[in-house]
Amino acid sequence: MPINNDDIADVLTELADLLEIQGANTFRVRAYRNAARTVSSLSEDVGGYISSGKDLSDLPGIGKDLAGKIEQILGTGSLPMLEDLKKEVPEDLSRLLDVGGLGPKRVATMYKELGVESLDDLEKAAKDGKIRDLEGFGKKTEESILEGIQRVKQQKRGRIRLDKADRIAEPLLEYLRKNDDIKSLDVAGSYRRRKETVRDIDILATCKKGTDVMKYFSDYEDVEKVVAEGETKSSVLLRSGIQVDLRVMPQVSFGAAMVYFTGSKEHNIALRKIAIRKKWKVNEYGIFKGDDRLAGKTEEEIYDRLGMAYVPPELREDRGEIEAAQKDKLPDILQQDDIRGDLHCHSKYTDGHNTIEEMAKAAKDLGYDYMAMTDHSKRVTVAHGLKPEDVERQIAEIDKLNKKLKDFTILKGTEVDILKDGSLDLPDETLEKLDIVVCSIHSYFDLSRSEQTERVIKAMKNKHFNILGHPSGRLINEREPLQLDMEKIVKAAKDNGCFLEVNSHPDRLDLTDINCKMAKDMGVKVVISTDSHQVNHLDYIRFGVSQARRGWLEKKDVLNTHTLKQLHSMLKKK
DNA sequence: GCCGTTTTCGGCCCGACTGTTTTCAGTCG
Repeated sequence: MPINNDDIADVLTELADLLEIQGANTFRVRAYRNAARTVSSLSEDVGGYISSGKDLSDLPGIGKDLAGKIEQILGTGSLPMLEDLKKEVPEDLSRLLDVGGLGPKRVATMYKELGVESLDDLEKAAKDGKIRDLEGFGKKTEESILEGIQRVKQQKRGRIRLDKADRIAEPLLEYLRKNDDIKSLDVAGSYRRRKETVRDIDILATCKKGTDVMKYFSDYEDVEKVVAEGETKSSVLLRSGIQVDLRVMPQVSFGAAMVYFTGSKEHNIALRKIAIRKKWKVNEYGIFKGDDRLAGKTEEEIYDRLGMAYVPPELREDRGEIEAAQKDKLPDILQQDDIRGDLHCHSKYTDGHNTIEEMAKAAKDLGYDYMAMTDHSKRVTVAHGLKPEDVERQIAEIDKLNKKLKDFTILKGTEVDILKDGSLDLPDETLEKLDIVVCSIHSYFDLSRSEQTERVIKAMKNKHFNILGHPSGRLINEREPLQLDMEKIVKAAKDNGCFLEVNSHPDRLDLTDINCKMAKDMGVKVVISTDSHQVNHLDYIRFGVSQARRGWLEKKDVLNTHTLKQLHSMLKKK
């Protein structure tokens, strides 16, 4: 089985977990974690990276030793060092780190003193009252461990999708805004960076002195448990299981705090290293030279003082944005207003909830110039996929509607299935009557990597193939992505004049940010579509846009930022 | 284990909160 970047990152992370429990040097542990991160955010396969003659140790955080280990993992899927480590430290022990409040030191103590090796062992030890007697532990720790175990069992500590986070954050912000003592209020964290999933929600506020904003926060009706409550920082768990942190900062530090709490952690570390070189210090209160505050009030001031351009939140991942900002070469990333139409929509003809006309009017109301009607093909029987004669019927209706609509065009399209053998689910004579052909996989998700990759590449060779719909097929938190060699897919898209979709549905967000960047780097344009099944799904475009922004895409990199005329000529194949 | 405008050793981001202590270690972000 081929080893991909995520597999390598998983092995490195497991090494870091076990080393940490074993009490290894914390910086050594950090080195493994840094390397895992570098590998998983690499926009090409490690295998391809090596075979193209490049040196792994040129990558940040990877030296001679780790480069060697990564090559070993690539060859065998594991590492003798990891196998040896597992003999010394029970593998399951790393799962205990998922329990809130437990870190490597405590896990190691409980293992050594009580022989705790698993969640079940831990629960038993806590229930038997054995943990409270350990040195450095106590009754409260024991109780919080029991609570933490319940949370892990209910899987309440996982990452939640961005749309759900929106639904949680918005009413909470509205509640906080009602408090007159709060002056400024903003959300930071991965939520602000618009990551596809978030673990918690970070809120930042400034307020009048001597007020009890923290108490007001804890009194929010959805709070299940107050995890911590201090003067400047409070954390609560909401009933939905998500944690919300509130930080109260002085106004003069608001910008520094926004940078700090927006993260990412890696981006912050990189900023601090720049400050250290200048003999300054950066923290959430500002940039300091000794006791003098050099900057802090706004984010712009912070970046400016550090000698770089303002970095939009979506780019703050330490994936090259720091260097680009220092050279003033950041991409001018896409804005939602740049989108001129939606190129993947369904109607009542298949599994949509609205008529073509209703969808078109809703799209026009958003200010769009065009929309493509792309209902399913016959293979998708559960969605009442269209046969060639149904497509003809739909074409006739669209022709009629287009005569009626002013300053708006409905493009005739399909979301045709890519069958197991790489052929398309509608005949060429039907496809050639359409303006746009989106091709997607809805079956045989478990083919091997080479078979799946070949299947897609064969489909792309069909001259009617325009766009690969939801390329990886993943459903966030529900279904793993298809085994695909994305580098080969992107290359095939380039060779065959195809485009790749960023499906904006918040349970897909597919392409990923990293693959968006890969497509851009390899010169393939993407399409940002919603896959709307009803009019109010059209609004999902904002999730796709932020995904594309995270992938460094500019207006010119996106097909549906172009005018209808340009679009037609870009879709046409020789 | 990595890294170098303090460059092959000696650092490695920084601060808040909790629980267990009586000055601080551990965890978290």
